[in-house]
Amino acid sequence: MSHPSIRIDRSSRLPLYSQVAEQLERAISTGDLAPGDRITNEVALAADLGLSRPTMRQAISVLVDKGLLVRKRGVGTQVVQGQIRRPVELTSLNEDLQRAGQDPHTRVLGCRPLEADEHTLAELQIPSGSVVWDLHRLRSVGDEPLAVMHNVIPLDVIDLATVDLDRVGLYEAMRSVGIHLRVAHQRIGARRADAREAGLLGEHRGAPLLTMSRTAFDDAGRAVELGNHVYRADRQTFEVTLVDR
Amino acid sequence: MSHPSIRIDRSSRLPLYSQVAEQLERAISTGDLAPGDRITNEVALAADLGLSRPTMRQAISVLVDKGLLVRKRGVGTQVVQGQIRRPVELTSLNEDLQRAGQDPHTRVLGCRPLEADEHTLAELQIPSGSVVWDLHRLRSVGDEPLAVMHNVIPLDVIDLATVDLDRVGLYEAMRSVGIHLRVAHQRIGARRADAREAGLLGEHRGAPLLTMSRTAFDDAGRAVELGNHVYRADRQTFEVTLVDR
DNA sequence: GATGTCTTTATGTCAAGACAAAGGCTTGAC
DNA sequence: GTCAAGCCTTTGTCTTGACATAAAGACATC
Repeated sequence: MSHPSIRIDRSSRLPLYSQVAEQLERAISTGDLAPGDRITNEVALAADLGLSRPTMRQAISVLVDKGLLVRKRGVGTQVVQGQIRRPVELTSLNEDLQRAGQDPHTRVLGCRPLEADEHTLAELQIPSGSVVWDLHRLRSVGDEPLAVMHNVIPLDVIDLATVDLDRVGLYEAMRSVGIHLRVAHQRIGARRADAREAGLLGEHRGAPLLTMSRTAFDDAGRAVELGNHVYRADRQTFEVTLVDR
Repeated sequence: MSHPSIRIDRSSRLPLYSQVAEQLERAISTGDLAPGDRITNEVALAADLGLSRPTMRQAISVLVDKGLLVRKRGVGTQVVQGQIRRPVELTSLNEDLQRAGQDPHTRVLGCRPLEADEHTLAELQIPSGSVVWDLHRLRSVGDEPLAVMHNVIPLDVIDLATVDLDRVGLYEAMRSVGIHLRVAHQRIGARRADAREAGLLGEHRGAPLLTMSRTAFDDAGRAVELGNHVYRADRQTFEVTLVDR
C-alpha cells in the first residue's frame, strides 16, 4: 500500500484533480510507485490531501483511462505491470518528433485549392462543389525521409496561402487561428509503395509501407482535416493503449 | 437544440448513467440525433430525467470519450460530424469477426510450454527461468487465411492443455477461468512476409503484412498475455479513435 | 477438513448545491 | 459605424453526504 507524497496548490489555475493526476503519473514514471503497488484507498487519500472524494476519484480516473492504473472493487487500485509507453495522441507527428528530441523538417510538395471529389465530400460532410486545400508534404528526420503526407482541408477552415508550411506544423497553424482539435478517427493499414512514394522515401518500389488515414474534428464537431499518410515501415510504428471499462 | 426521448428504469441493475449513455448512443446511430445537432444542456436534461447533474454529466462523458460528442464551455454539447466507426476494442479478433457476421475459424499450429527468453521475461515482468505457453495459430475466414497469431502466456495464468483452442477463443477461455482483461498496449507496424508466413497466408514472399504486438493486463495489473500477430494487409486494418481532453 | 456465512474494506453509483470560467450576444459609448 | 464592456448561457470544477456492491478474509458450523 504505497502512499506517494503529493502537494496541491489551491491558488494554481490548474484544476486540483489535474495536479494530483500529474504528480501520480510522475511518481509512476520515476518508479516511486512501482508496478504492482497498491495505492492508498480513495477515501484516505482524499482526506490526506484535503480534497473531496469525487475530486480524488477524478484524478485517479485520468490515470486509469491512460492505462497506468487498474481499479478493482473491494480490493483497491494498483499500478499496471507494464513499462510506460507513449501512445498515439492527438498531436501532429511533427510535435511528436520534436518532443522526442529529433529534428524533423518538412518540404511542401504542393499546396493548391481543388474541387473536392465524392469521397472527400462525404468524409468532410461538406456540400457538393466545395473547394478544399490539397496539400502534399514530405517529412524527414536528418537526411532520412520518413513519410509522405497528403492533407485535405476545407477552404473556410484556414487560409493555407498565408502559412509557411515549411516551418510551421499544420496543427500548430490551425491552433493559431483558434481551431481546437478534439476528436480524430484513424485507420491504420499497410500496402506496397508505388513508384512515386518509393522515389520520395528512398525505398524500392513494392516496399512495405504503413498507411494512416485520419479524419479530425474540432470542438464544434466539424470535420476540419483529412489526412492520408504513408510511412516507411522500418521507421514508424503506432502505439495504442486500450482500456476496458 | 435536439432533445432525444430517454426513458430510465430505476429498478434495473444497469447504472443510470449507463442507461442514458446507451440510449443517447442509439439515438445518434439511428440518426435521431444528427451530426452537428446541439443537445439540450446538462442541467435541463438532468431535470427532465429526474437525475442529478453529475449523473447526467457522467452519461455524456461516456460518449465524449467514445468520440461521438464534443463539449464546448459556454456553447453546449454537439454531435460529431463523422460517420460512426467501430474502433479497436479489448476483445479478441475472433469475437470481432463473429459480431461482424463472418465465420472465423482457427487452426492450432502448435501449443507447448517453453522457457521464456529475455524479451518475454521483460514484457511479462516474470522471474528469470519462468516457463510460458508458446501458442501458434492460423486464423481464417472461409477459405481465406487472414492472420498468423503467436501468443505467449505465463503457465500459472491458465492451463491451455485443457482448452480446445480450435473451438474456443483465447480471450473467451481466459474469461471462463476468471481473468478479466482491463488494459492492453498495442504496437502496430508493417513489414514483409517471410517464407513461412507467406506460405501460411497464401501470399508471395515479401508481400506487405500488418503487424500487431500486444501486451494485455488483467484487473490486478498483471501482464497475462503477449500477442505477436501478422495480418494480410489487403484484408485487415485497425480503427482507432483519439479524443483530446 | 471442507463449506458456507458474516464482517471488513474498497470501489461503484447517485444526490443536491455552489461557484468559476469561457463563449457568444447584446448594449452602449464614442 | 466600430469597438468595448457587460450580461447570459453552458460547461468545468469542487464539496459534502449517502448507500450499493464486489472481493477477501475470519469465523463458525457441519
